[in-house]
Amino acid sequence: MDDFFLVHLPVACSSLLRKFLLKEEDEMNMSKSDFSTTCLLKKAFIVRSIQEGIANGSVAEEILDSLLLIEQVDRKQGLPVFDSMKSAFCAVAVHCTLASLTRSWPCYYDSILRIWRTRIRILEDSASSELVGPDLDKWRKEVEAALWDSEASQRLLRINTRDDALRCLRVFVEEARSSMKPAFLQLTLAAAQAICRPHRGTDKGKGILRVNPQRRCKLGVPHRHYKVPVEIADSKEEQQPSYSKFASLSTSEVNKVQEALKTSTADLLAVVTDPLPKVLEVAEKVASERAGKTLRSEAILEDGNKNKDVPATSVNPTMASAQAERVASDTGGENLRAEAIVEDHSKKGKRVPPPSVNPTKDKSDPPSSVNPTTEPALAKEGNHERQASIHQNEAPRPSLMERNGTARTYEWEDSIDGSSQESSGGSTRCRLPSPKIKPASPLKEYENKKWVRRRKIHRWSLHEEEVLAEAVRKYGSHWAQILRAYPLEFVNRTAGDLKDKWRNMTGK
DNA sequence: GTAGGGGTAATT
DNA sequence: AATTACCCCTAC
Repeated sequence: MDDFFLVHLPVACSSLLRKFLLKEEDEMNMSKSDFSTTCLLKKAFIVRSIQEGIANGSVAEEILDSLLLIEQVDRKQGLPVFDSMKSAFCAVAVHCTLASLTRSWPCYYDSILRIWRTRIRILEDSASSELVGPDLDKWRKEVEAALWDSEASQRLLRINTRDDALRCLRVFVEEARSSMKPAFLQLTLAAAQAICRPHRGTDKGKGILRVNPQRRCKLGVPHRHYKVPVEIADSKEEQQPSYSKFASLSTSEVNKVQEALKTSTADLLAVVTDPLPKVLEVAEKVASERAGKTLRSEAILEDGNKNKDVPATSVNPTMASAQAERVASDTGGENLRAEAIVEDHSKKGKRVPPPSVNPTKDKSDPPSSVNPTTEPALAKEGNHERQASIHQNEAPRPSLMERNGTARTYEWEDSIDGSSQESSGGSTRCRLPSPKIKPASPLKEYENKKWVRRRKIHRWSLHEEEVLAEAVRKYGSHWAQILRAYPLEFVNRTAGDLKDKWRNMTGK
């Protein structure tokens, strides 16, 4: 693919641009998923602009801003700063400064003032950028010296800083594009599928393999790795985007997109290994084992009836498969993890304390193990599950006034990658004919939501405590701000955690 | 968003 | 049993 972004950017943006533009000013409030997509697109735009800018061999000072912007976007997602970006930043700063040296001394002085004594100095003082480092410091001495030392200025003039800058920028652009490529392919694929897929009325996407690159953060699979899980579409989400509006696209447009999609898919397949077959096999095995146990023991069946948070998996291999598929989708190829997760579901089920269910209701309601009613509840709960990724601890409750039964919960594995979490809304993934759907009673829904998962306790390390103390010194008790400033240190911590910890540390 | 009171469960 | 971490809730 000669120009990857040129082909894919418009396609990928078509369904997301509106959201992107609308939420730009409010990105701290947008959902994690929208946020990661927005970041990806922003970065793509900026990288693309740099690429175009240097295409004719010019190195504009604005590139410094572009690089800072990219770093800012990356930082928000906890992504590391590429060395190539640091080199490019330094090279551009040097070139832009020395380019003015050829014009006039005042011009050169002005450049130093503007680039080094203002822009870079602010970055250094605020320690807000990793783009400033020893290299820049070394060059600062050089360019400052050249202000008053003609010999030094002559020496600098002999250096071909333009070529250096262009080379560094090209390396960075290439690296940035490579790092974004997998995620971008997913995004393009999702957008292209949305465009290509005909509107299907009541068939709410069942069985359609859909990619949602916006899930990355929510799932806790760090966006930084750009390993985007393939996700099974759920009916709820399927209702949201009105794909019918694309139905009027002309055949040529559709063909064009399909061509792009074909190429994208080929690239994608080279990057992603489909974990589904393996996981399905494991899920099938687990489900059949459990089904066997269930048939042998009526007591277990009753237990399954009580554990409405873990419905049906004991005797319904279809649902176990569906869950496994969701897990497989979320893990983005980590088969082994997926196996563990499938098994973990059975553990969770056993740990759930039985809710106080009205016995009379038990009689009237079929056992949950065979009652599909509970599955939507599970899906709903899945939507609300606290993800193991950073700052994902807000689970809506039925009422603000209602206390959540936090502690009496079953624990969830909070691996940082969050892959143990089910994706939201996998409820429509059952492939076997679904049993008759019976609407859940409000009472049942209430009970399901009552049991909110609690994160696994993760003890604070000394390093974390030190960083927290330092952060409080620097920012005060602005926990959200601290969290944003130290995304790498406070992995899997919430602002509330920071507050509580600080409260503990200070003995308040 | 934050402070602070307080509850629960896990860990030491 | 004490401590720690997580969580809920309310007020501001």
